[in-house]
Amino acid sequence: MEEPNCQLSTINCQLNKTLLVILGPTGVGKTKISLHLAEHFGCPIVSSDSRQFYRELKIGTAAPTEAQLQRVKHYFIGSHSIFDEYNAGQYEQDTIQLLDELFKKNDVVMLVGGSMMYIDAVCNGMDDIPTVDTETREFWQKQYAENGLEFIQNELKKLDPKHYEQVDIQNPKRIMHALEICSMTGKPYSDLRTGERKKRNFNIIKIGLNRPRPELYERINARVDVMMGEGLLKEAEQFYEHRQMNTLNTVGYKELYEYMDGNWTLDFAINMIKQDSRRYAKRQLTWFNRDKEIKWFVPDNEEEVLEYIRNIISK
RNA sequence: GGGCAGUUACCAAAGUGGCCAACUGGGGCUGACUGUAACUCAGCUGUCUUUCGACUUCGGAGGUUCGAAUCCUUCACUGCCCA
Repeated sequence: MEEPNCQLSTINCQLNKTLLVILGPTGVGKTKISLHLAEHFGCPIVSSDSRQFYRELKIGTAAPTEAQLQRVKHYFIGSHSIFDEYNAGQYEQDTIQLLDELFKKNDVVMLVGGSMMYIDAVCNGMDDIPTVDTETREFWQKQYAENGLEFIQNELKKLDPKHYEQVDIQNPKRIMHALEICSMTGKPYSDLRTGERKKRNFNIIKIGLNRPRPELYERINARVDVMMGEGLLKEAEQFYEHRQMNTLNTVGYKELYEYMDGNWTLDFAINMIKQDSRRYAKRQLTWFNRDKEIKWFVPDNEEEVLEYIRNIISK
């Protein structure tokens, strides 16, 4: 009755393999519990944190420390430079390939992080859409900057009326991306969007971590102060001249650049980091709440989490 | 003690007789989001109601008026200035 997850290739069938996804909002305490779980299962950790990829952004992304990295084998922590081009599509490919390797030796592999779309990319896959080249990106950016939102809305209406009906028409980034794909492929973006969910050849257990909102916010606020104490300002300063780069359009950095540019006081910038982190946490929760496969826990109840996982795996 | 200014929703701040449940900003809440995603975007934010609508608000009390956040009296508190 159960449809095998891996009908494409029986050789690669890995039904006894499990990807343990640990997700939750920033600052909830994913790192701590995941290290314990990884040690318990003797499995490696694959990060799904789209900013901990960058080796230059250690403090501000609360990346695992050297000591923590010693304890458990991690992948995708500091694996890239902020000067690299990277995106969720590439991450999907890289991670699936990596998981294939890891599952040869491990029955359980953990995916830990809070980057919603990146987690989705691994669990459900993404459509086959080309990576946008620089010229195309700049072209549409220029169109938007010079002619405004209404103009690109109309362009989309012409090039992809179907998508025009579907996208958030107020959101310039979404419109521009659709236009980029239209002009790169010569086809409507909506033609490439299948909405299909890929079947993976491993089981997926999704563990969501959350706390009462006030507690979560307190932890976030406190962590920002810790980061400042650890030298976040200095870390950000090093890349001041590259502050326009997308990879530095990141909570914890962009606010400090406002300070360095003389627009904000340092205290104000620090408060904004806290606030932007809180907002990010909320957005993460909104996204995760849609996913009914997630089983939620309070991170302090490690035993409960462990028991839940054991129960599923032993079946 | 005297003079002046002020007290509006979680905060800041408009409104100075009817168009006011009250501009706006912040915060908060809710949501959208398949490649720049820690991005970007949207809605709500006095109470009750799904909507229509009903009800209670603009420091307290009293008054003027058909009608008050807006005018008057008084009390309380805050700020600045003079003592």
